[in-house]
Amino acid sequence: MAILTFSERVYDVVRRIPCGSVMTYAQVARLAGAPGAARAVGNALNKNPELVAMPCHRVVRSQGQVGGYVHGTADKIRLLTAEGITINHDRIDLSVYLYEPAL
DNA sequence: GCTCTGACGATTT
DNA sequence: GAAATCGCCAGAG
Repeated sequence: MAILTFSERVYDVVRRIPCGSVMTYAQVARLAGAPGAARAVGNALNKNPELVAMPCHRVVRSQGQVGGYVHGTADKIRLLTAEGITINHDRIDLSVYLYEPAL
């Protein structure tokens, strides 16, 4: 087993997010093994070397705000909407689209 | 090994 | 509800 770094684990978690659902940075950090490292998650995604294989647009903030994106928030919202996610005033209804993996 | 940065979180004003 | 502040952690210089 190779020693995966925090970033590698983040990539693995984000890659599991199903289409039509979203996850928060805090939750991704938690699954990555570093609860509270939401900033580190955003940092990893920002430099992500596998952007094409990473649905990072499905990762949003804790309060439902889309957060940031390499192409810009507007494009991120457009991608989410294209997956069937409804966004109200730049906000996502986490009560409906938040993906909760089996514990 | 130290310092700065950053697509964040939660609390307070 | 929005803005400001502090705290959090990992990566890069």
